[in-house]
Amino acid sequence: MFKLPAIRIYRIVLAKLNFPEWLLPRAHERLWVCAVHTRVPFRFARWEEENYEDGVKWKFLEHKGPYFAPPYEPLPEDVNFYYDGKPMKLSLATEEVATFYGKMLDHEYTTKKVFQMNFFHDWTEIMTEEEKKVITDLDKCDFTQIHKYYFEKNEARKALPKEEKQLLKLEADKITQEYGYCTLDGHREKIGNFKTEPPGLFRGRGDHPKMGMLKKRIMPKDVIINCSKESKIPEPPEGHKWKEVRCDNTVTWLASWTENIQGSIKYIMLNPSSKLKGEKDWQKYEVARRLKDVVDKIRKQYRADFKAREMKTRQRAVALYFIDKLALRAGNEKEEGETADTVGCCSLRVEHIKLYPKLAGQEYVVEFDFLGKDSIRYYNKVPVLKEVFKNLNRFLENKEPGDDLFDRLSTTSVNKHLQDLMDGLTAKVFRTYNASITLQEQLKALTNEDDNVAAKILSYNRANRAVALLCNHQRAPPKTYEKSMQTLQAKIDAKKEQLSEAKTELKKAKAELKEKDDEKSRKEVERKKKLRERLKEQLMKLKLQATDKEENKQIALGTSKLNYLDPRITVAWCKKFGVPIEKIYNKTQRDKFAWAIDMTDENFEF
DNA sequence: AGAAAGACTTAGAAGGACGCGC
DNA sequence: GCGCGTCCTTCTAAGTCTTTCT
Repeated sequence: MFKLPAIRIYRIVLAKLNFPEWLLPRAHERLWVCAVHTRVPFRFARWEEENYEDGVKWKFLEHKGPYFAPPYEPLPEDVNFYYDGKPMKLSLATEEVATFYGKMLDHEYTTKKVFQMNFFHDWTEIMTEEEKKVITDLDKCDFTQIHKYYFEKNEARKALPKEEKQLLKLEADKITQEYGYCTLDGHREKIGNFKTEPPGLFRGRGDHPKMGMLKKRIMPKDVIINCSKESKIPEPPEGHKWKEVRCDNTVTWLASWTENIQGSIKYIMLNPSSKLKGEKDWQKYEVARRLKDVVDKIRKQYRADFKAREMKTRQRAVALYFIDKLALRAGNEKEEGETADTVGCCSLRVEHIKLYPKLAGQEYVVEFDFLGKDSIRYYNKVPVLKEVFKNLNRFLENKEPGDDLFDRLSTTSVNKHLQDLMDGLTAKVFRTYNASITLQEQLKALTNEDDNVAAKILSYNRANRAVALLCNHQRAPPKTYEKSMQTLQAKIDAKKEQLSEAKTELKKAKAELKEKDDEKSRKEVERKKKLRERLKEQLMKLKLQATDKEENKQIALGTSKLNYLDPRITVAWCKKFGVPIEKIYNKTQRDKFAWAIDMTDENFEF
């Protein structure tokens, strides 16, 4: 009697509170018991702690373990490695590592000294004593036959008839069905990366000191399995054993192994479409929205701190100013020589900034030039507040170019401070917050209700682009850019031609109608009018395309869309302006943002 | 308290799938 | 139906932040 209405009420209330659909009570769950006693159903009572008490991420987890990279297939007899001009038969292990290099021969990596040195060093370690004695100089190694062999193999695979390709796909699908899913708390969930990483040569980004090192093959004995005690424990491949099977439900990974280049741990985890990940994502945006409520206060605070007595406080204030205004990353310390030399806010060095009291009509300009994450260059000239400028000048006093700009600062201390200002606040929340709020503001400013869908999408992309610019999300300009732009321009010109032709014909038709005034010429005028309209529309579309393309040349929109922009802003915008969500989010993105698509109405405000 | 390990998010490149215009 | 460009998916490196160890 009481059951259904209670559920209905909770569904409505919780929906208003922006709970995603899959968190809402379902009729069969008999939530009325909890509802009566706790006001909020138990499974949502502590949703901020992932639904379960104290760090527990799941109650039941079952999976098949990772899918291992296929074993090495030796080269055919007639494919040779040459040393010093003579064919040389290699031992199996040595040959395998040689193929890693051979496959990459047309890649820029293999021209780099560091890559070559690291490769040769690690390769030597694999060689037999005899091989070691012979192969002493990489320059005398000839991998071209190996390269050719794999290149042709690849071409042959591409040229396979449709049916055979389909067959291969079917086999791959079967593997995905078997290994690509797990059962988590009664739901079948997709796994993100269910395959172990195959062996090969390490490809670091930027100027990486370890590029070319041998990435070893992952074996079952390297792998830790994580699952429920009462689940069907995955079987290791025949004749092998897992490193360990553990049942830790305070973590979300299904399997892990330690990688040999940096000694860090790699994990097999769920796909972003999963409930577990979706919930976490949603939580992230809720934290950013809480920042929205206190950001004014925090800004006031760090501005006041520009004049603080303690230098550490001043440094923290300036760092926060950068993190907030420029969306810089926190900038953890990195071990020297282990990775490429990149920095974030706290790890900025003197050499990364230049100060200009006046520059091109602006006052107090700071020029930033440094390599950030993935060795992407951050270059920006920004006018800053006078106090910031004066502080920076002081921080630079008596320092060498290689010294830390913020010598009294660490990400830990910045984050500790932020935590005191708001529960759950860390440096990266500013990136999320500023990205999302920018999207919302830009959409408001740029969207024109009377525009057609194509123009609205352009507005969306522009708003998205503003965010990508803020976050410095870059991409290499597509190699085909110039050419495809020319093609597009040619199309536009042709369309213009067509349009003017159509206009002339319409005029003619009109003249004829005036003259004859019969049904046939009336119809002709109508037809020509329609043609003109169609061409106009097409021309406009092409022009939009060109603008979009040009503005997008070096900017990557995907990263912000996927990681920084609260999807509810997008969903609400789509609903408000009648843009189908499929025009903005592809299938993967819709899966990832299912929670947002489900629960957001057009009035959502970030 | 500081360092190291662990867990999880964010990132661009590469390669494959797919769709569009001829 | 074919070739070409674009979009999407996959891959895994490289960050951030938390937890554990010393």
